[in-house]
Amino acid sequence: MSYIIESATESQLETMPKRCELLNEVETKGVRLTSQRRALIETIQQADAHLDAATLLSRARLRDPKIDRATVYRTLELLKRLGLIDELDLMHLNGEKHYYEVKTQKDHLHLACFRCGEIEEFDSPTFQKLKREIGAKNDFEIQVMRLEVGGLCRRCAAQQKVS
Amino acid sequence: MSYIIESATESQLETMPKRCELLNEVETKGVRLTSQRRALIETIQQADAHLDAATLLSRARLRDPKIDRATVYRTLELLKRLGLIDELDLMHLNGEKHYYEVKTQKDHLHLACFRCGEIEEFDSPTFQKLKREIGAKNDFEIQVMRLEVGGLCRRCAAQQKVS
DNA sequence: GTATTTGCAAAAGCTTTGCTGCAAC
DNA sequence: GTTGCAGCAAAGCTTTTGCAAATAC
Repeated sequence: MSYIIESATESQLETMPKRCELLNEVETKGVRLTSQRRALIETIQQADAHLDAATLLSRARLRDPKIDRATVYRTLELLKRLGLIDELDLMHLNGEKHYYEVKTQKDHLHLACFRCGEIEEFDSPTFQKLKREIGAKNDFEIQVMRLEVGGLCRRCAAQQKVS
Repeated sequence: MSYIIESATESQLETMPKRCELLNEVETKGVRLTSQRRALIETIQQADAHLDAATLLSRARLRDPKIDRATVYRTLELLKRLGLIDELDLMHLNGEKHYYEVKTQKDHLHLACFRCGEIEEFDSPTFQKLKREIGAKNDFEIQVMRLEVGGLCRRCAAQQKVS
């Protein structure tokens, strides 16, 4: 069975830990925890959608007003290195910036609509199978896997045919 | 069965058309064929590996010395729009530039080694199956699909363990 | 002859870096 | 008290754009 991952359901929210999970994970890795990093990590954790660096900066500034752009990029680099976040291109729908999301146990792929810009997430056993296959048959030690699809979402494909 | 696509084998070379295929395709699309476009297209077609814009420019200049950077980007945009080439990120192994390759009938994915930079290509029925699944179950009209994997190739994974 | 494309140069967009002072442990 | 991090400002790299001159058809 395949399914679309929607935003957090009620039951997921209920089981969510009170404290920011990413923050806990970072602490266990022996990383120095500055107020800036705290603000950035909490912002990433609570984001409703995929954040780019500039958006992350402006949101984090609500928590700690004097965070600098450089700190954002350095912190993102750190979290990537620790394997706590994933970096996405989202088919470069809006320029060359990157987007970030908390890494989950379950890999998923992103469907980006060229027309309306909507991003859908998708996962299926076939995707997981493909991942195992790559590791096994090609003898490749996978660290990151990024599958992005560009095209038209259901709604936009329908509208395209009308107009 | 899955397999790694190696560089052209002898038999493939024998069946290759004498004239640049891309060029033929472009002509059938009713596109104005300038000397610059000709040089760029021939360079892309004959490339042994994935080219970024700067490399493409310098190689194309061997054929037509006064091609400009802007023309390279505009031509790449054109070929992308016509569906004749694919744009890759190759996990941003070397900065944010893009890489280009002639689009083939068969989709394939790219395995990028973070250590040695080698790019392997890979295709399997599972990948094709996943593509069909995305279209069907998610009702998404796929235009481009980009699957990139970062990690360690066989050789580098082995060396990593030793050192 | 007309519509498109090119070259040039400048700008734009995103990310990185050097350095000095500040903060976490 | 050390060691590493933040802020600032500047530069870096890739890609895009406006416009006048050149070129394909």
